[in-house]
Amino acid sequence: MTSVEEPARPGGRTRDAARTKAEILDVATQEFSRAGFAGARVDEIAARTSTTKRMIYYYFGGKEQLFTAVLERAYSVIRQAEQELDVEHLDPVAAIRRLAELTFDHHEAHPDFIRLVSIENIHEAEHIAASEELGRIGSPALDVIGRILATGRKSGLFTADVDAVDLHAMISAFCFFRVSNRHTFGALFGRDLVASDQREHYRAMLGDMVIAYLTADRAAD
Amino acid sequence: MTSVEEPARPGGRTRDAARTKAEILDVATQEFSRAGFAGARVDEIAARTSTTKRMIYYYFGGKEQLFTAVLERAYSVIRQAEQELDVEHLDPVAAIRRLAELTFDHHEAHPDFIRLVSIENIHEAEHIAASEELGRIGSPALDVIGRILATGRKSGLFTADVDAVDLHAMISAFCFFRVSNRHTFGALFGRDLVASDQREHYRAMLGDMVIAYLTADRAAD
DNA sequence: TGATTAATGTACGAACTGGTTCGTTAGTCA
DNA sequence: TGACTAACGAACCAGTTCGTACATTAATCA
Repeated sequence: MTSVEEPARPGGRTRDAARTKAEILDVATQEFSRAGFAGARVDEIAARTSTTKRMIYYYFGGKEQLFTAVLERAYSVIRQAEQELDVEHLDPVAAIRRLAELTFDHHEAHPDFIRLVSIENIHEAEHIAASEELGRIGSPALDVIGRILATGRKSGLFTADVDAVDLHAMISAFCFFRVSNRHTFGALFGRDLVASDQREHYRAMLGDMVIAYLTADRAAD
Repeated sequence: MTSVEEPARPGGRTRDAARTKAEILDVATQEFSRAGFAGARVDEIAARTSTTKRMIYYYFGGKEQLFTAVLERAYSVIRQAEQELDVEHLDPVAAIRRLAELTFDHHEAHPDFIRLVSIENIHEAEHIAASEELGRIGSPALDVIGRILATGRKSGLFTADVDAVDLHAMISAFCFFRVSNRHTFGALFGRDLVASDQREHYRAMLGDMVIAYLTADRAAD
């Protein structure tokens, strides 16, 4: 994840603000996600960086703002993935399934992100509230979901009365829980939800669940 | 939540080990769930108790063991609720829905429990692993789910190929996420998943989702 | 090329925090 | 009723942790 190259200059590193900031963010992401906000150690972050603690305060101001910056970058990654999604040429059922799988894949590939979000929820999202950037950008996925939903409903395929936000919550819940609660669930019920040989099983389960919900015959209700 | 009465004796409280322990657990539950494990302050717990920090170490040994005791008690509450569940006289569809609603109601009513479990996952379930008690007791809900599932499948009502653990995961994911991610979800998407006027909406959505999944026509797959 | 400033490193300290030491007292039971 | 012990309280301590004051050097540009 170290996103920078060092030209190995004799007599020490060259000065590069962007590189230093990125390196601090990389290490801070690991440390915060490892130990939570209060459990994370600023000294530990500095030690695992090729720079010093002084730079953390120079660039970010403090532990709190550093955590906010870490969150901002983590969210930008998934927003990016959502933006690159191209499913609106598919039929509604395939499109929703594909979109759900994107969330599934992203959450599985980024357990650090999941942990950061869990931590942020313990702190009642106070850093998100304090972040201009995170308040501004919405979720590209929501727009996509909204359009697919409209198409599916118009054709009579989708019967469920949900909006994009609720459907996004349903998909996220499944994908998030699988990663976030992996450890307690495993310890209590003896099943590893993130075991690689079960990956396709749960990925299919998610799609089946969402599609079944959207297309269910509600005549009997 | 303070589960004890004080007889208001002149000249100070009477001695009562059970009451003191329970009071410490009550306050510790709040403090841990408020701030996480590392963020929780032993001094703060002691201060909000009618006893002293000395007693925490006297009865529990340390911060780590105190957290384990808090977790044990929190889990015992939901296990109790599951044990009292009586749904096997219902038809499979109604039984599953009722069981899902039990989880829904419990999680909503116990946000502290949700936070504790989130915290425990940050710490990779190390306290559960260290707890004899939590390892021993399974989940009464799993047995119930297993029997309902068998009945439903035999009658041809349920078509989905899931076992009790996976279905439990699906239900838990929805109920847990709604409470655990309430703050980030609200901050980012502007919707309060735990708003009281939306309660019935999400409660129905959960049941619809699970039943649709279990009874979906899979001929087209 | 000399001045200016962004970027960086070292050392330190004040406040906090988990845990302990030492001493006291209420209840109990022979 | 007197000895014994479980229950309790106050003060303290050693290690830690966030943050900063002070000093320095590499890049830039007039």
